Amino acid sequence: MHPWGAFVKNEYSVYDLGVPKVSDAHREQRREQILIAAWKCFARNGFHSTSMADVIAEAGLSAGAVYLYFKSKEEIILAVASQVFGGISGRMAEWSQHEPPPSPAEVVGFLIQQPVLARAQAPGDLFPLLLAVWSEATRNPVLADLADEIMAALRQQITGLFERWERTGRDLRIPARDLAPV
Amino acid sequence: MHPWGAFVKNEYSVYDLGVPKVSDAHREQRREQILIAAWKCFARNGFHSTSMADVIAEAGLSAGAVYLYFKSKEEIILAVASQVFGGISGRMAEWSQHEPPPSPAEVVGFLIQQPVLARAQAPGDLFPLLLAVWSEATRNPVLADLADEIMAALRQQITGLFERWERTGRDLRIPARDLAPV
DNA sequence: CTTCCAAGAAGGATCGTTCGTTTTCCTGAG
DNA sequence: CTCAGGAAAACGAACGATCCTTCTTGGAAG
Repeated sequence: MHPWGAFVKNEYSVYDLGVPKVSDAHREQRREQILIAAWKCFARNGFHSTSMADVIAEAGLSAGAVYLYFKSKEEIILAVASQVFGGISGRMAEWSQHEPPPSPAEVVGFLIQQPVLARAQAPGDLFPLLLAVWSEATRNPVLADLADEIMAALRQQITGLFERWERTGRDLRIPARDLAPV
Repeated sequence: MHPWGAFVKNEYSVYDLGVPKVSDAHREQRREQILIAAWKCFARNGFHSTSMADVIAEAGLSAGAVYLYFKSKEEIILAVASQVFGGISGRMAEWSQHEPPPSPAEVVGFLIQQPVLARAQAPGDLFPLLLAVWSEATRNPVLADLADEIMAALRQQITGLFERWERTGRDLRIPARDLAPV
């Protein structure tokens, strides 16, 4: 469900004293609310140029409230980065199971046009954030491991697609010109 | 020579009063010294996680001295980023004029293995910095323009290579498997 | 009444930058 | 060649701003 790991279950029972005031669902919703705000801020200004004050304002909460759900800015960054990587992986996984399999040229076109060689000035919602995460991954060991997993999964899905294409008996070569579109 | 533009020439004559104490060459050298230090710091920690104190210490100078040669951190970032882009462009331009022309597979392999799909944990000197610059380019208009120029030049050089390869009468198709190396 | 979420002011640290001072070194006179 | 004169280079302490985080207080919900 959530890429950043299983949510810590509330250990209280409704029959105990000291019942928490809000449900787990509410807590989850608050986390989501904060992450969405952080997502927007990070996409706009990158990780280290957005202040906690920015995130807090975007979320429409207070500092104290935000720090009830995340114990540091670092934790929010990791959560958002994991979501970004998870999103990429999920989208690719979904797309890689289409029937009939897309041609190798389509696969490569998807890869280089969507995230990599797109113009810096015409980013989708994901592109600036993906770059930020990727850049951060060169410094943060946790993110580096995540990035490696994603890369491995991507490679596997791509080769899987190629194999399925090959089984249809068609050409497994890509016209070079498709790789440098005007 | 220097990607960030022509160095402002010393307007004093040796016959005037107020002759500067150091030569233009010395000034140039100092700028270079600061930029090298900044390069190292930025490659290590990214733009916004390296403080001016880091750069100043790495350069072995004082704050006042550094601010004699660059008027802000932003200016240093732009200078380094321009150097990075210039380096990429230069390397590709050089490589694209090899004789005989490299095969399309080689070209693509160079592109995806060198900067793009390399493992985040095994970066060359340039990779983390390239990511940082690229990420910054999604926010900084000056860098965005620079990035677009670089991209356009790259595309042109790639298509040029493909055309030269085609003129040798050989196959202009790339085996798909080359694009997802194990 | 008890419990804890939410708020927001405040703390301590660090940031980029400036500025008054010292040092360096070229110049021109003796 | 020597030496004062002076301007630029270099220094580094200090400044205001901003950063992330904590902590006290208020109030809603069971």
